[in-house]
Amino acid sequence: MRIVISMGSRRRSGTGVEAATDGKGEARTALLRLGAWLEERGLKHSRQRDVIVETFYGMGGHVPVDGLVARVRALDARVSVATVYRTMKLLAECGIAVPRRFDDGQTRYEPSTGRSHHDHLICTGCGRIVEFENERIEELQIRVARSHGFEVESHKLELYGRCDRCRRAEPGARDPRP
Amino acid sequence: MRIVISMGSRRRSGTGVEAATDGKGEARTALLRLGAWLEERGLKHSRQRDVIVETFYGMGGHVPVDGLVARVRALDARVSVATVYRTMKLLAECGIAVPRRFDDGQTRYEPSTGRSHHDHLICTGCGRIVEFENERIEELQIRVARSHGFEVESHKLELYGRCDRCRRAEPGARDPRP
DNA sequence: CCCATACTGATAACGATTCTCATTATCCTA
DNA sequence: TAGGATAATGAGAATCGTTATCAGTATGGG
Ligand SMILES: [Mn+2]
Ligand SMILES: [Mn+2]
Ligand SMILES: [Zn+2]
Ligand SMILES: [Zn+2]
Repeated sequence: MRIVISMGSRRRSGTGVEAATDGKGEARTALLRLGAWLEERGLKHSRQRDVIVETFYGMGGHVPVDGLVARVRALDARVSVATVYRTMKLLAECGIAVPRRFDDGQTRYEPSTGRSHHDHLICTGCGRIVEFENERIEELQIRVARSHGFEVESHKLELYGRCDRCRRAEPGARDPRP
Repeated sequence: MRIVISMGSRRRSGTGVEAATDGKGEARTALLRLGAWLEERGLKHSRQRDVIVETFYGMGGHVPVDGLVARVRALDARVSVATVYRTMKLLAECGIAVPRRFDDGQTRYEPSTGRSHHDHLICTGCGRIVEFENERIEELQIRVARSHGFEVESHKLELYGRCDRCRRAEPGARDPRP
C-alpha cells in the first residue's frame, strides 16, 4: 500500500476545509506576526525568510518541504535547502505553520493563521487530503486518556482510505458479472 | 518536546492491554503460522527466522528494530541487520506482527497473534505506551469518513500526553506557593 | 546426493533532515 | 553613517533508519 499524497508542484483542487483566501492577505498577517516574534527575542529578519513565508502561503494546503524549496528557488535560486528547513521550523515555533507527518516519511507544513484544529482523511489512491473536525471524537479521546491516567497534550488522527473519486474509478470486488 | 518511548533493552512494566502470556506459547503458534505461510508460497524457512521470531515474542510490547537486533545478536552474533528488517517485514505480511510508526522516526513492531485492534496513548515524559480500544471512536471515524465520501481502510490514532506517574513527579503550574 | 532457488551477510546506497563552519547580512550604537 | 556584535546563510558533510546489491550459503524437493 503505497501512499502518494500529491502536492509537489501540482495544484490541489477541493481539499475540504481549506483556507478561503488565496494566501495573499494571510501571508501578510503571517509576516507581521513573524516580525513581532523575531523582535521579541532579538532575532533578525531576512530577505529569504520573507520569500519563504510568502511562497509557503501562496501554495496553501499541506506543503512538503521539497516542494516548497522548488517554488522558492523559482523566485530566488540561491536560497538553500537548509534555510528552508530552518525557516519552516521557525514558523512552527511561532505558530504560523503546523508540521504534519503522515505515513510517507516526509514532513509537510500547513499554514495555521486563522485556522482551527482538525484531523485528516488521506486517500490511499490519489493522495487527496481532506480535513475534518469532530468534537465528539475529541471529547472521547480526552475521556479515554483520562481513564488511563493520562492528560492529553496533543494527538494524531489520520484516516486512510479511498475517496469517492477513486472508488468510482475502480472495478471493486462487487458486481462480479462474468 | 522530545519523545523517548523507551523499550530498547529496558524492561517494560505495566503497558496496559499487553498480551498475558510470557511469549513462550505465543512464539510457538507464531512459528507454526509462519511455517504454513511460507510453505504456501514456496518460501524456505531458516534458522535466523526462527531465532528472530522467538526473540521478538520473548520481548513483547512495542519493539524497535534496533532493540530486536541487539537481543537477537546476543543469541547469534552473526545475524545481520538486513535479515532482521527483512524478517519483520515478512512477519507483518503474514499477520504475525504489526508495524507501528510513532512520532520518533523509527518503526516498532508488536506481536499480533490473538490480539485485537487497538490504539495508543504515549507518555511524552517517560515514553510509556498504553493501549486502548474504543468502539465509539472507531464508529465515529467510519461515519466521519463516509460523510466525506471516504471508505476507511486503516487509521492511526495516537494520544500524546503525560501519564499519572509523570504528572505526579512534576511541579506543575498549579499551587504556586511562594 | 543434486540442483534450482530462496536466503543470508556485508556493505553501499538512499532520502529526509540536521549539522558544521566559513562567509555574509542585519541592526544597534556611537 | 561607519563599526562591530551577533544572527543568518549556503554548501556540503554528516546522520539516521531503512533498503538495495550481490556474491556466497542454505534449504528442500526429486
Ligand atoms: Mn490540515
Ligand atoms: Mn500496541
Ligand atoms: Zn482518491
Ligand atoms: Zn510517563
